[in-house]
Amino acid sequence: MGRSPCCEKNGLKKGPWTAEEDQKLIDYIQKNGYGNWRTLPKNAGLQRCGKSCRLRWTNYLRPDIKRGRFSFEEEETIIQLHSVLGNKWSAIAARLPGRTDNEIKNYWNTHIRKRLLRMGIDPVTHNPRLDLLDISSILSSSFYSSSHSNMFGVQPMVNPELLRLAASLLSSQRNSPNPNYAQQNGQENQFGNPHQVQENHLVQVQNQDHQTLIQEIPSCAPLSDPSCVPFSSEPAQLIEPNVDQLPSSYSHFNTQTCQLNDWQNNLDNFIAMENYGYQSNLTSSDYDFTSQISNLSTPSSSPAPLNSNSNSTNYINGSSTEDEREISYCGNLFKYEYQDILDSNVFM
DNA sequence: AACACGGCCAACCGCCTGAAT
DNA sequence: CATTCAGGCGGTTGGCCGTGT
Repeated sequence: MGRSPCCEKNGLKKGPWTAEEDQKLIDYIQKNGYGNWRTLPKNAGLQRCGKSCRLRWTNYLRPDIKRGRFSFEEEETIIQLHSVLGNKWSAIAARLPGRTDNEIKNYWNTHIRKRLLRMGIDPVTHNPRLDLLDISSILSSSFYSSSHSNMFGVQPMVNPELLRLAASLLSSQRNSPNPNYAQQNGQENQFGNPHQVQENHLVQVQNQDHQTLIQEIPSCAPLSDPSCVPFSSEPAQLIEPNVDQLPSSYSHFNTQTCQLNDWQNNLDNFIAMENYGYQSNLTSSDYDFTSQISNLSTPSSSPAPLNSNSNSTNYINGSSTEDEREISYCGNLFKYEYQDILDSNVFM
């Protein structure tokens, strides 16, 4: 009746693998392939249980594993996938070649989760933490502006559609496609088909205490409205666009400047811009470079006088990140360029 | 130098599902 | 059909290491 036990429970080694054990496992799999983990340890001369061997191989020894730091793109992909799939680490890993579910899970718990919390986002539901939100401040805030014409002074980083979208914030909680959120609220995903999830806006607001809050708001605008094209939180390959509703042309560059002392405060704004669908020249390293910015902020490194009519030649390019990305600044102003790529991003 | 503390991550634990018997 | 186990998965743990005091 039933199968025989895969291995003896006693006498098997546990704990960290030695280099010798690793080599035995590698040699055996290279020669015989993997599978049948039940008999593999014995055949390979390992005093390990098959399960331990499988984990060691899949999480560490596999030749196609990509080691090292997660790229910004990978990080964004993880966040987007998690917003749709929840803690389905294996499903997320399947869309990130070379990364294991264990590695992604660890990275989420040690990096991304904390970052989202700092941004005021609930890492489980991917919705703003309403306990931090003062929505009335959105409507009264001078932070809002519909124009980029004022090139100097602190610019609003909020999409002009924010006010209208913010009105739907409360309903967005009920309509969240996040399975975690639906589960928490005892609801089914109203979209049924997992490939047809609702698209969300991630927008950033400031409250009266100048606290930065990020909000996820479901799109309420038709795609035919070029001023409000939704940014998808779904991986691009899952989107099935309605070509007939594609905006014809909607791509341009914008330039953003801010006062030097507000750079750090505005960094989160830039992150929010990216989340909203803007492509920036920031990389993952930029999120941790406040100390480098501080160095640039010293008088010796910002010698140029402020010139409100400066063109690019009047700006000093500060190599402010480890990967040689440059951010322009002039006097006490930083210039930040971002490209609106909504037309190519939504239906990629 | 010594210690405490926290971050990180490899590995384990326990549960679930489907297949084998 | 019942039982048993392999494989897969997500959650958790424990030890290593870097940093601060």
